[in-house]
Amino acid sequence: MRVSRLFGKTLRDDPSEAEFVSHKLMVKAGFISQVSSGIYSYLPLAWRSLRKIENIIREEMDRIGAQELRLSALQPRELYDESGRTEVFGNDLLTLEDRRGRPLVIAPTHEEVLTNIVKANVSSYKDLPKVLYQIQTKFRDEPRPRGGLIRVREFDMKDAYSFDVDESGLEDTYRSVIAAYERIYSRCGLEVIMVEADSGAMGGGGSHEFIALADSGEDTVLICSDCGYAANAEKAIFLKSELTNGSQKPLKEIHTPNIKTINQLANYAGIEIQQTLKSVFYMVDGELAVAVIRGDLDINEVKLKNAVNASDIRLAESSEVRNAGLLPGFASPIGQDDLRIIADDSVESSINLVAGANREDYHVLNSNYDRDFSAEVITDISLAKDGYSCSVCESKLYTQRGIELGHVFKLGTKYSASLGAMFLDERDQQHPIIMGSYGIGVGRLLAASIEQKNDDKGMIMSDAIAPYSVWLSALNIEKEEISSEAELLYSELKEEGVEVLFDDREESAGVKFNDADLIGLPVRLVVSLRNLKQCAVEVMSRGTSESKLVHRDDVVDFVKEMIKC
RNA sequence: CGGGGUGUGGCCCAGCGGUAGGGCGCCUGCUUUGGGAGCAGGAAGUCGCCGGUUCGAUCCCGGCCACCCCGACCA
Repeated sequence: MRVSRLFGKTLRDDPSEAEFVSHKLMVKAGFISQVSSGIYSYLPLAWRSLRKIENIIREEMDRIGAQELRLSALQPRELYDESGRTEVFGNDLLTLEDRRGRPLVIAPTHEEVLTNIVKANVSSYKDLPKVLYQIQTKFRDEPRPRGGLIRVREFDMKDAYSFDVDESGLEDTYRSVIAAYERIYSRCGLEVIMVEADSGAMGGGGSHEFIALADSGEDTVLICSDCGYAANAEKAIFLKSELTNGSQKPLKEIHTPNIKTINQLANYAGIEIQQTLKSVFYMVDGELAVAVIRGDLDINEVKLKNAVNASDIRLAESSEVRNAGLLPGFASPIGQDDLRIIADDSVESSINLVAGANREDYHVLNSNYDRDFSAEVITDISLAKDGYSCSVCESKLYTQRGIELGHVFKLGTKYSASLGAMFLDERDQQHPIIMGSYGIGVGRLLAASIEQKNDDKGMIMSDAIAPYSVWLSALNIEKEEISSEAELLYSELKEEGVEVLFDDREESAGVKFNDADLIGLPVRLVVSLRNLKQCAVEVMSRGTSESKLVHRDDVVDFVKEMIKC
C-alpha cells in the first residue's frame, strides 16, 4: 500500500477526548474513529491489525480442535428470560423490538443461543466433547465506556464454548483452552499473566482471567512474590493475623464523643485498629444489611455480593441507616437481631474488639463474635492489599494494575440445566452437558498491546499484529533516481510477500519520519540521496531503534530475515 | 445513576452583548528537502440544540442533548 493512497490520516495534536496512551495514539495515527460513546469504527490500519489478531486466535483455537461457527447477533429476549440473565445483565442488555413488537436483544454473549443449538445437535455421549467458537460483535450497554478500545459498548469478541460429559472432561478442555490462550498472547507480543478470578455474570465454578500488565489497567491483581499465586483483587485471598491472645472480657460501654471513624476510635481508645470492629452498611437487593469486619481490613464488595448471593449491592446512604434506627459512626451488630448481618471470618478469630454501642457518642469494649452477636453468613469478605501475606506460602503479596484480555469459566451445568441441553450416557442415563466458556476481547487486545509498547514518538507495533511489517520511506521522491529506486524496492518486497507501506508522498523528511514513528511498523527503510550514494538503504528497527546501512542488493533478504518472512 | 468538566471550520484552541479569529491540516503557485520548512494567494464554521432576555445573543439566563473525566459493572 502507498501512503499517498492510504485512507485515514495522522494528526499532529493529541485528540482532546483521549486519556489513555493507546487511545491517543490510535486516533492520532488514523486507526480508529469514534462514532458514539464506546462505539468506534476501525479504519484500514486498525482493521488490518485486528484481522491479524483474529487469525492468530483462529489458528490457535483450531489447533486444539475447536470449530469455528457464527451465531446470530440478534436474539429473542425470551432466551435470556429463560436462563435468568435478563436480570443478571440488567441495563447492559440492549433490547429492541421487531415490527411485531417482539423483544430482541443484541447479543452481549452467546451461551444461550449456542446451548439451544447444541441441544438439538447433541443427544449422546458419543457426540461429546465439542469446543465451538466464533469471532463476533457483541453489545453491552456499559454504564461507562472509556479509554478508546479498552472499554467499549460494541466490541468484537472471540467466544468459545465447550461441552463435555463430565468434570474431568471439562478440566481437560479448560486446560487446553488455557494453553491456546497463552500461545495467542505470546504470539501477539503481549505480556499477560493468568490469575484466579470471580466468575461474575457468567456464573459457574472456577474461572481465570488473562491480564495484560499495564499501569493504566482497570483491574488490580495480587501476585505472590514467591509461590506464583496470582488473583484478581475481587477474588484474592490472604492470610489474616489472628488476635486470640487472652480471654474474653465482659462488654463495657465507653464514652466516645464525636468519634465516628475507625482511626479516630483507635486513637481515642489507645488501641490498634485491628482491635476494632468495623460495621459497613449496604443495600443488598434493596434491603439494608451490615457487613462487619475487623477494623484493619476493608470489605471486598464482590466477595460480599457472592456471600449473600445478591444480584445488586451498594453502600447504604446514611439516611437509609438512620431510617432503620441505627446510628452511623456508632452502629454495630450487637443486639441487632432483625438486621441482616454478614461477617468476615476475621471477627471470629479475634477477641475483645471495640465496636459501636448503637448509642450516640458511645462504643463498647470487648465485643466477641458468637457471644455478643452472630451473623447470617460468616466467611471471607475482605479485600486483599499490597503487602498482605500469601495464604499459600505466607510470602508477601504485591499488587499490579492490568487490563483484562481474556476470561475463562467452568460453567458446569448452569446453562445446560436451565435450557435443557442433555445427553444420554452409556447406561441410558440422562445428564446435563458440562460446559465451559472462554472469551477474548479482540480490540482490547490491540489496545493493550499499544499500552504496553509505545514511546513518546508513537506506537511500537509487535511484528505479528502490525498492519504492515515494513515502512518504506523515500526522501526527495520527486527526484527521479530516488523514485525509481524506491519503486523498484517496493515491488521487490511485495513480490517476496513482505507487507510494506510505501511512503511515496512528496513531504519533508521530518513529516515522513514522524509518521513512520507514530504508526510504528517494526521495520523502517529509508531510500535517500545520501544512502543511494553508498548504494545502500537504511534499515531501522522501531523496537530497538538500531539502524544500519545495508547494501541495496542485500536489503530484501535482510528485511525478510528481520521479520522472519 | 451520582460528582466534575467541555461543546467555536477536518484537528488543537482563543475570543466576545454589535454578527467570528489563530495554529495545524486542505487547495494553487514559487522556493525548500535526513526529523512535523518558507513566502504569496485561496476554500472551508447552523459558534451542540430549543427557548428566554435584548434594538441586537456565539457571548447573559433557563431547559435539553452530546462527549470526556472520577466512582458502582465487564472481553
